[in-house]
Amino acid sequence: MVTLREVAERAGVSIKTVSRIVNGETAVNAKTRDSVQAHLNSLNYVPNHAARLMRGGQSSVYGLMTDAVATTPYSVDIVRGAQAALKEQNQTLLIANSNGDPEQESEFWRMFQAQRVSGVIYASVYHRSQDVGHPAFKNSIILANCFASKSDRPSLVPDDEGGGYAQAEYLLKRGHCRIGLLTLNPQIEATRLRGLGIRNAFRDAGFSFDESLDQKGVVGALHFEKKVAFESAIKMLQQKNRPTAIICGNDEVALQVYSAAAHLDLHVPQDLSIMGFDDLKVISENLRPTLSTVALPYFEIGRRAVELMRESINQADGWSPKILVPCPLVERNSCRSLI
Amino acid sequence: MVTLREVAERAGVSIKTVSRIVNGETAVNAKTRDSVQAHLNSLNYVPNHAARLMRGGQSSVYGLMTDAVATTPYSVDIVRGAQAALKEQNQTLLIANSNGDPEQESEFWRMFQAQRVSGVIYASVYHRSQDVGHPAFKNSIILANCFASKSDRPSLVPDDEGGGYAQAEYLLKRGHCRIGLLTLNPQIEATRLRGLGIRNAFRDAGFSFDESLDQKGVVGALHFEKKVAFESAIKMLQQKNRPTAIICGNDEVALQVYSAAAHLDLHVPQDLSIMGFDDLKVISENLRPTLSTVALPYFEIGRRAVELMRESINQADGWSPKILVPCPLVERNSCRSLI
DNA sequence: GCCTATTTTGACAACGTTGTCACAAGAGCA
DNA sequence: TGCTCTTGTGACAACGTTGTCAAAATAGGC
Repeated sequence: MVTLREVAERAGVSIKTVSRIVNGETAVNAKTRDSVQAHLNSLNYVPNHAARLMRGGQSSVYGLMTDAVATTPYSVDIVRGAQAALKEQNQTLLIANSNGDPEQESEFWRMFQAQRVSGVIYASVYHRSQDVGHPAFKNSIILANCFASKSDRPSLVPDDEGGGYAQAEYLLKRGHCRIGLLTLNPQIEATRLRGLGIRNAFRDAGFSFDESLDQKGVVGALHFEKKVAFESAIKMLQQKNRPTAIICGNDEVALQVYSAAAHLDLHVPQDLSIMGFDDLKVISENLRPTLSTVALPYFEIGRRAVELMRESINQADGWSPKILVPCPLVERNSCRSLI
Repeated sequence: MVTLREVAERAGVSIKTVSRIVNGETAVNAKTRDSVQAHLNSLNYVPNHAARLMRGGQSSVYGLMTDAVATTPYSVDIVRGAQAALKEQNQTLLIANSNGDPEQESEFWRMFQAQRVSGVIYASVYHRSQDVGHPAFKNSIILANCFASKSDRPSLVPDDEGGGYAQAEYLLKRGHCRIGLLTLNPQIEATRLRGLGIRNAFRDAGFSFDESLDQKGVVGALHFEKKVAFESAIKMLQQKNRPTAIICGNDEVALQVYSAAAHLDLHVPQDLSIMGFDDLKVISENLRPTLSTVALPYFEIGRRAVELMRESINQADGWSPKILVPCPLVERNSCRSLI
């Protein structure tokens, strides 16, 4: 690898002068600059980041620690958003996947320390209370898609309650009032919040929600769930007074509901309207009719996590906003209007 | 951050002695070792990777350059596989997403140089001929999921021909002989290879393939494709002599075929068998009936890319195996036996 | 031409680490 | 006791960079 010294020798100037030019400092004679720049180009000099870092600079590398997010189709967008924001300033992301294993996680914290990353985004699949962090990064962690009960670091979470509200409001406005629910794991905070939003929408519209239509889309403990949305949907749709629409905990559940409808020779949306959550495009854009759903703003969360990180690194403790990022409804073709 | 010097001062020994202990060198008195180790632990010393790197060591960071792979649900498994292999030796992955933009790509090569990464995995969404690389990493690139026409670096690609063969063989063995095809973009190498495999399976089984059943699942140029699998499937299934099974270019296409079947009140698998490709689990495991498909071995490709990289870094030129990674068939419930 | 002010340049140290080499302490032997 | 041979330890340099400070070169004013 070419070093400043080599360039300096070729150009017949001192190392420091070359350094000045590389860093765009002003106090350099124009003639010197041009000559040195030519040598820099011809030798294809690239600064050694390790040396800069050692000299005391800030590392241009950030860490992304996650239990599974980075490798889940749901949420690669967090990575994409973060990378988009970092790229502008030529910074990079070191991605660590703990798979939820605490031992691995602490190994990765060590790795981040060894690399002297400037900050860490901690992203979790579930929007759940999470006790998280590492003393060495006390003031440079941002939580994405999760929040911590004890820590007081800033966090970014999807507005699940608003998303749930939007799901129900959309259907209610189109004349549906008998609406089924197929929910996710009740241990997930998101499940509670969306349910709340849905019920608020019913209340605001002047309808009452039939609690017997609140059914499980999955059963079992977190990380060991069994999907039962197909069976639940079949049961729900075989009732004499079946719902005209089903709100799903996510797009995977919605996919199972499509399958259940097909099984019963019901057509979407003529016989049944379906509303998803997540906007997992491989599902929502490929289903026919395409799936109306509420998007998880993961890209936005990733992007803003980086911004927040830049702002808040080395901020004093005691400052911990929990920022709700809105979940926009994406209208497609799976919901019919009854009016 | 704690440095060797600080530890040395507290322990009352020289920096070098502490260094020896950190690196597990043998020529240290047991008593000294214990005392120093205690200080290391209490101060929570973590080696500064930048300093080690500068001193001349190998970087423990590898690069993953990709056009879109790392952020596509299809292929996050490449990342997972690579990380799994790297983790064993406490190495990390710097992930760069060029989105196919050559300018960005060259920026990222620069970034990799600046970080002095030890090697680069270049992964591409499409298994296509690809002219790729960077002079600075001439001898430390591995191609994953793509191969280069001019370069002579090792590459890992899925065995698409074998996968296509497996798709057709499975159905033929179950008595299907009138089988439809909904293919991906013909510009993709994988499309050609799978088609070849499928036709070989027909030949080996003593059947002839009806070329009129080879239809497009997508139309339009690479990266600007329009999905037409639903419409193609409808047309195909409305023929008087409709196929008993459809082989799909990927699981997204399969999803559209399920939708087409539902639209026509055909039931899977009683009226129609469907075979996917990719094993995109959000689709294949959530459809009902679950989707029989051929898995893309992305995790394995990622894992082996790292292994290959370790072996082949600084290998002389002129050595460029193109390794086929098998695509195993995953049997689920979307195909019925006619015999 | 001389003096001062400004611009341009370079010598040197430091960042945290490890390789080289040499010195110190202790063991073994005559 | 004096000698060599281990074993354990530390001083120093070097890696590539940039901040500090001073020196050198140039310009400006008389």
